[in-house]
Amino acid sequence: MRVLTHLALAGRPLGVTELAHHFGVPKSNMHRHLNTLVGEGFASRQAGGRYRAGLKLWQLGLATYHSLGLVRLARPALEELVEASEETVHLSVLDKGDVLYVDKIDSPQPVRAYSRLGGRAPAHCVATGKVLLADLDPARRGGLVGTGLARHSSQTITDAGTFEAHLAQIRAAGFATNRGEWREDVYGLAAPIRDAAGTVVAAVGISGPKQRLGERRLKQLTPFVKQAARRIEAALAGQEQAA
Amino acid sequence: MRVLTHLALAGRPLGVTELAHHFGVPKSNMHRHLNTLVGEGFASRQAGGRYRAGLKLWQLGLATYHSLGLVRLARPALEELVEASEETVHLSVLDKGDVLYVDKIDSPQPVRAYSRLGGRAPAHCVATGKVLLADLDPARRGGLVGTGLARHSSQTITDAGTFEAHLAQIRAAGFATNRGEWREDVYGLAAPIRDAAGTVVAAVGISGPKQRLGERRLKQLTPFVKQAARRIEAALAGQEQAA
DNA sequence: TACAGCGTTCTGAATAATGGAACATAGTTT
DNA sequence: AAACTATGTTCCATTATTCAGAACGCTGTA
Repeated sequence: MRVLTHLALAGRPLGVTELAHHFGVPKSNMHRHLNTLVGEGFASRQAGGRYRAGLKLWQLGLATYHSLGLVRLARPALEELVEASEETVHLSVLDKGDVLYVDKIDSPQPVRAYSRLGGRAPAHCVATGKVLLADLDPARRGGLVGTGLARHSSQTITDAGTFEAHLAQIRAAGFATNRGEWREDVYGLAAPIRDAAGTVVAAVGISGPKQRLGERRLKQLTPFVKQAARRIEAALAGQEQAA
Repeated sequence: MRVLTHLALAGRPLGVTELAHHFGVPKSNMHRHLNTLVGEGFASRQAGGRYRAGLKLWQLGLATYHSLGLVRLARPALEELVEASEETVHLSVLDKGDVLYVDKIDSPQPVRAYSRLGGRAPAHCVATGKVLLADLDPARRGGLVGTGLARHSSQTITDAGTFEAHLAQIRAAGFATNRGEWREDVYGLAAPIRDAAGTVVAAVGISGPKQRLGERRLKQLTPFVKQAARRIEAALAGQEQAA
């Protein structure tokens, strides 16, 4: 599965030796692994003995994505939010210590924060991530941020104690901000999305250049972000009644 | 990997016992497999011991999809074709005896063929599939259609000899039609897309209700489908020069 | 309270993965 | 043109892993 992951993220066909070196295993071993992946349809062998991830991965990924329902239900609220804020809007979920951008709408403005659908960012450095981490029980949170809060910019919070206090404040406020903790000049603002049981399952937020998202603007936009979260929660609740 | 596939296509969380029954293995065994999948991030354990495919699958699938490039390059030609034909347009690749719909644009008309992005259809029953099979060397083709040309409608070609002759005719004509061989009342028309080496790597086609896609209409639309294929080939060739 | 169903853990026996070396096939250098 | 280096591929005994059955703990139900 590690090989498959590496193949998919490489984005280009890789050779047996190249992969064997990367994983520190004998070529023969890697060769068999690749044959297994090909046999199961998860990879394909190109002419010249190079291997690439198969489109079965895309098919299964798409099925998983659609089965979530979250994206479909959240869309209208995201569209509303991008119109109100004129900044890039993200819908994120937590995945192993990272946030995963499961949907986004780009800001209509020419200068905007860069991100990619299906992209990742360290959860402790972004607004949506902090909102998601804040709801986790401390035990699980410790396992995820694990060996340390890696620094990614001069603003990243790297002290565990400071970070815990920060999360407590986020829990109390019901939203989180990000002031250049991931990319130096990108600010953000996010609110949690809770299911019927009250567990945070996703987060919705906006990001943009710090020049545009000053203190006043962040304060102005907070109710809009919160409202978007509430609207998505309502859509999720409606879905559950239907099912 | 079979478990992962099943989980992804199920679209809902599944229990250990349920999965164990489906694969005919002991529960303990299945439980370990699921733990492995969760450990690698490919699945997640929901409250109550149910398991579902993880969004890592979606992330990797999206990366694979984008790395292909084909979709991005083909889009303009697909849009042109849907405008000219007013029928649903498909871009398909071959994947283990099935066609995989890697892109599509729905017909503007209210009555239209149903299909899903990321969906599959048996290659021997659809126009794009037959175009893709026609270019394979007979050995590999035998392995794929394998134990027989399964019947899916009254029009499905199930005789191996007849099918080979049919493919030969498709090779000569440079396009294929489908007259209700998959869904009884859906007709189709497709042309092959070749890379610089002349190998068929994908197929572009249209499908619609048989009432609308009569003999005359099929004949009218053939040059448009072929032209779309040529345009995609040109885009692919341009891409290769750039790389 | 007994029961049935579930997810989970444990253990010897059976199985499949491991990695080293040899082989084959290009493309490159001498 | 021949030796060489790089690749992908195959083989095989050792080793570590998976397997399957049974037992355990838990939860909701009759």
